Amino acid sequence: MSAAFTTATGDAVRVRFCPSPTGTPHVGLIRTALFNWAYARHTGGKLIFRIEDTDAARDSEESYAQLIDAMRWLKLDWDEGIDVGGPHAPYRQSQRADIYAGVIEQLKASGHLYESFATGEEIEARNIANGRDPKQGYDNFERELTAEAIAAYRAEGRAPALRLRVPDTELSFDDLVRGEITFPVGSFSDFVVVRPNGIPLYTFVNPVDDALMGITHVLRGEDLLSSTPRQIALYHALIEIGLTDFIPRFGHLPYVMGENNKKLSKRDPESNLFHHRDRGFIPEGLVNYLALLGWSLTHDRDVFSIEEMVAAFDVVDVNPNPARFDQKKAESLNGDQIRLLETTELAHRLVPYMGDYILTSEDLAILLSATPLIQERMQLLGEAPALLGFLFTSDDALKYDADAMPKPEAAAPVLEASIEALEPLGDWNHATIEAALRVALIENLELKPRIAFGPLRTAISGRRISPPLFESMHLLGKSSTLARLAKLRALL
RNA sequence: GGCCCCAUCGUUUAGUGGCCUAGGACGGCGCCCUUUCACGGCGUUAACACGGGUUCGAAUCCCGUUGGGGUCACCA
Repeated sequence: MSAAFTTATGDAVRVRFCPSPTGTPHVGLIRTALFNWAYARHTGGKLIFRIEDTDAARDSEESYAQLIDAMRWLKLDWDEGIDVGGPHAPYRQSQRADIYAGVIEQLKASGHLYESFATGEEIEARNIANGRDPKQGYDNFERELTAEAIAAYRAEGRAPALRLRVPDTELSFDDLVRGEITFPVGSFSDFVVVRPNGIPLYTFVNPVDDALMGITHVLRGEDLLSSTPRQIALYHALIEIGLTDFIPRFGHLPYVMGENNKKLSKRDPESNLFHHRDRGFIPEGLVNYLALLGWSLTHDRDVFSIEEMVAAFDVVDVNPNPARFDQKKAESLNGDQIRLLETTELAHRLVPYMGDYILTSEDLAILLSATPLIQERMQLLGEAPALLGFLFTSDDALKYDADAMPKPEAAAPVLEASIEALEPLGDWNHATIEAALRVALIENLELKPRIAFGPLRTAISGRRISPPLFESMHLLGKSSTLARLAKLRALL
């Protein structure tokens, strides 16, 4: 057989994202989606979005909806697949049973598939009996079962699984990210492709659908590397029955690791894409960080747009070593991307994170004018309510953080002098406010700025850290500002 | 255990035989700016796992060692 690996390039490229809908989207999975997407967009090829829901026990509609939500949120669009349709529909494997049944029949007829009655326990027992490592796996012993033996099994009421006869040769392929990889003879054995109940397994439907859908480049997680020879073996069978005429190229993307040098686990909250969204990652920030997990744009810059990534991305440049998910770096990048946003755009994105603070169009107007004050002071959108809450709180309801409370003897004269200085102010803007306060506190009282403005900050915001003071007073308005100064003074 | 993959600062990445006394970013530390916190600026910290080759020359190529990781399912 002339192992015909595809030579497709440019707009002939067809990649796919084919998650199974189990659980919440994992950042490693999304990184895989991103790289596939970027490769399709870079080459001008197509991205196919397929759902591998062949395990009824674990799949859920909720998870299915989350996958779509995740892709749409990150603006990773697809050309064919669920929701959008396409020439190879349906794109949910749970709806493709008839197609698989036909392929299974052809493969049985051509002798590529054979019936296997052995259970896992029996295989292990057999290995032990033969002095082999029990972990050795299946030894292909049912390849030439006689009709009598098969009849005997059936008489016992046993139903067979179907296994693929794999070639007794070594198998190698040229991995797009790792180069030439060879699996020696005997390192993979005949594997089950169809359950006794007739439902095919991932090991079957994944390559079959890839073949049917004309996938040219399989970019997937490193965990699937060792199953690649089996997939190639199945591809050879599919070529022989005329289902396709080429084998795709494979590229195995490195793992995304957690803190402890282990694959980022589903249990780990950091693995959950929506955990990051809930904390206030913006798509631009998360995509930028995810892109850096195994790839880089250039040698001296790592803040970049998705357009820049598309223009430059090639899977052969992907770094083969595993990458750790670094929360700090991710947040820093997110902050950089937040700073790149139009201020009004940022304000609108902030709304969902502001909770009950934004209820009216007046609230929105305040948010719009306050956003420039915090755009440079945040890394996550979720930080906004704490920063801006004082603008949406009444003077009466304002609370003071314990660590923000000034010493009464020092603060009282500051507050009094400030009230006195601000009261006559006609023109209320941050420049006039600042000028008045500097005269009153820095010049007249001869205070250091830090000492002078600290109590005012507490009076205005209730916090030790806040947006710029004079600008905050400006936004708050004169009467509210004076009321808050007076309120804290009275409390001391 | 068999097989497979991986190996540059704490982390991530640049580096594809000479441009490397190894560059960027995050983190850490220090300083500057400053109405707090940030942002920004400047500086600093810190790496080619080890051992053999090949070569005039190796982070870069080869072999081995060590160390990580994955996979050996009628899950995907």
